[in-house]
Amino acid sequence: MKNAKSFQDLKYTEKENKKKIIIDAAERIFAIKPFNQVTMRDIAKEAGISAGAIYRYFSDQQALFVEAFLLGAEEIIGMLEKIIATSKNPLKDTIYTFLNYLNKHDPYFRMMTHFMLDANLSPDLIDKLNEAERRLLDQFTKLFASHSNARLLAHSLFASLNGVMITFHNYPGRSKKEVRYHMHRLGETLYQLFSC
Amino acid sequence: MKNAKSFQDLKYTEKENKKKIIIDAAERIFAIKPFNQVTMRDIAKEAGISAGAIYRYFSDQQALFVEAFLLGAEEIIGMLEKIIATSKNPLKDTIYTFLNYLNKHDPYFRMMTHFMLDANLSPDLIDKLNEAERRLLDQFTKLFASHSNARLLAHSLFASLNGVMITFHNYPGRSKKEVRYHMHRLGETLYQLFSC
Amino acid sequence: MKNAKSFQDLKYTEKENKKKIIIDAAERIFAIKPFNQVTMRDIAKEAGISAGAIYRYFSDQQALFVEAFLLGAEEIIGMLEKIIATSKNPLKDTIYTFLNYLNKHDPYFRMMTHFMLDANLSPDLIDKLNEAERRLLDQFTKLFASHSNARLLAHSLFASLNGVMITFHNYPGRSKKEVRYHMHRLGETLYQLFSC
Amino acid sequence: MKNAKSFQDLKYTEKENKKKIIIDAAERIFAIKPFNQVTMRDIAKEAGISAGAIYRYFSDQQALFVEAFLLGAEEIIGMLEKIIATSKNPLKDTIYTFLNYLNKHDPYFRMMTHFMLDANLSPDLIDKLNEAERRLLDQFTKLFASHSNARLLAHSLFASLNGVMITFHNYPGRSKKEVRYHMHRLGETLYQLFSC
DNA sequence: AATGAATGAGCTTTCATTCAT
DNA sequence: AATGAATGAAAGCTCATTCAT
Repeated sequence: MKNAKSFQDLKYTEKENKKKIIIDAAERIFAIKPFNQVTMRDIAKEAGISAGAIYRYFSDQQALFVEAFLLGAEEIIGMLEKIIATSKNPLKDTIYTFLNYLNKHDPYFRMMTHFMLDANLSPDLIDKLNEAERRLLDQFTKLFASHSNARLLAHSLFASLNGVMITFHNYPGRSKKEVRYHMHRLGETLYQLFSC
Repeated sequence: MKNAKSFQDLKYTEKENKKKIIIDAAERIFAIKPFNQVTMRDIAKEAGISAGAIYRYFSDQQALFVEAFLLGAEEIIGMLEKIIATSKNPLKDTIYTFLNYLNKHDPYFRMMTHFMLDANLSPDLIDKLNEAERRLLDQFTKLFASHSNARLLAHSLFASLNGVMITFHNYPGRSKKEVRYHMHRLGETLYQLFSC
Repeated sequence: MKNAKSFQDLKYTEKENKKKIIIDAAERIFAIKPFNQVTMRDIAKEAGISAGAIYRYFSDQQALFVEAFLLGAEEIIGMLEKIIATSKNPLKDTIYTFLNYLNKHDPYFRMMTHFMLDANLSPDLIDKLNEAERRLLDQFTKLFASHSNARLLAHSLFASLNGVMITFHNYPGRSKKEVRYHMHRLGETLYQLFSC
Repeated sequence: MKNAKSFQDLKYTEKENKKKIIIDAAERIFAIKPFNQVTMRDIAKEAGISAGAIYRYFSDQQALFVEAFLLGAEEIIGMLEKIIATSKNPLKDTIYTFLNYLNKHDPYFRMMTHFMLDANLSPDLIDKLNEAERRLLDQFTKLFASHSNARLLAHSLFASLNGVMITFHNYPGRSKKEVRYHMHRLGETLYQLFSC
């Protein structure tokens, strides 16, 4: 009996694989260059293809950026899902996991703010981003399931953590380690407040 | 008897006035364009002068951006100072004032995040920004004067409010009014948490 | 049996051809404009391409200028090599050949002085120029092989010929032909002096 | 009895004085900046006046440059006149004086080549330069008064010395002192040749 | 006579994107 | 499917020069 995968499916998979390769390359570049200085050529070179080839997989630069971001969003959503399902102190662990993740994956955090602020995106891409945000917020909402205003608390916490990142990410005169430590303490502060 | 204002003073004042005109023009542009797409020509046109003329008043684009931001920062610091000194509920009023201000002055909020993230600034400008941030944080710190961890609480609140702005500023599918209302509720939520 | 030229070779050749086209265009412009007023757009237009395209072949303006000059330098070095190897009166023929070449290729002569004076070049480019100058001087040194101070004589002659070019190139009120004739006579004068 | 100088004369003198001040300022700038990077503002600032004011004394930038050059030319012509009239070895002393002067007054040497090559001058200015060159060449001609081809020898020597300057002015990898020494030796070589 | 504010043209360089091959 | 050459728009910035005061 033939494999269930049709020729169409194969093609689709291959295309997805290629996209993944490009996105991975993009991430590597994001990690070493200020976000808005990353060029298509940078990414193409890192991926080992030509710049023009990227346009076979992504309609334009913004689309690539959005997809790269979504991949990271998926990852963090997955992490939170797991933690919330298993942790003894989901609130605390969520806070730390989230902060740690963004700290370690600077590009995602910067992409996130980029999209929240500057981006001039097509409705299509906006929808995709919103959907991801919604799903991320869903995780936070679970943390306050027993509260009447769960959604508000979730939004507040999510916003607060984003704010911590953006505000103290470049804390002047502090080393990376010190920044991390400071964020940790702010995370703890927020934990105490939100666990009231 | 000599006039109180010397010729020097007059010149200085005129120069400052002109700077203000340019900054005001810049703000108007910031309000309608993604921040990092604003060009010197845009601003010049809006200000009714030539692009080259701007360089008489600001050494370069970044300097103009920073000064524009600082002007707003001064304003908000002044507002908070007054409120904290006179309000019966300084915490609550600070939260609302801050959120309202940023909401009304979208450009400032966007500039703030721009500087926090992308900017490639000269040490000189960075110092100016840091000093403004410090002074702003000082206001927040006053709110928690009676707490042992006043500074941490201040940082947390400041970060949280920034986060609220950045996260829900473009809340998808909501009108400006709805966004405002949502932020209000998040502000209230934070107020309750921080007043524990 | 494989073709002697690989695909790589072909590509390389094409790239070199294109560079040559651009350089040729540049020369045509150099011939009609003061050297430091030549713009990339001028050259691009003359070459029938866009200004941006030039940057595919030359890292920047200075690199293009240097390569243009080196091409001429190679040519003249080659000519002198041949003459010195075969001529019955190498000194005389070198003098005339050199003066004639520079006279006919005004741009090269102007480039040479440009680099000797104004240019703000990268070390890399400076090295290339120096190497070319050294090789050119080597030819002149051969002319005085039997003298104890061959190098000094070579330098003196080379410098003198350059000086003749720069000094009388624009001899006021003289036609091109008259200028040429005057240089010829100066060349002869130098020949007699240097053949003492 | 009244002074012979009329009011007109006084005005003229004052104007000339002012021009001299500006030219002196220009020279000081030429000494520290590549010739074609000197701006009117640079000069104005150094002269302690506004950029606009310069245009009261010089019709445009080129005119200022030319006059600055002419002043130096006068100086060197004067020096040569004196030397030729008094020296026991006028040829030798002329060679060394000329080389030394240009070596010490780098800006003049660079201006000279600038005018010989790039400049886009008005006929008026060209005339002035030509007249100065003629007078300079006259000095060199005196050196060969006893020769039948005095003018040719004069032109050759003048050109050769210019060539020495331009060619070895930036002799790669040599210190200023070494460059000077090398030029000295080339000067000596030329002396021996031209005194045949 | 002098200022200095303003202009406006112009320059190099970068880059997303397109398209013939 | 992929290349890579080419485009063309744009941007920041500089500067000689002008002119109202």
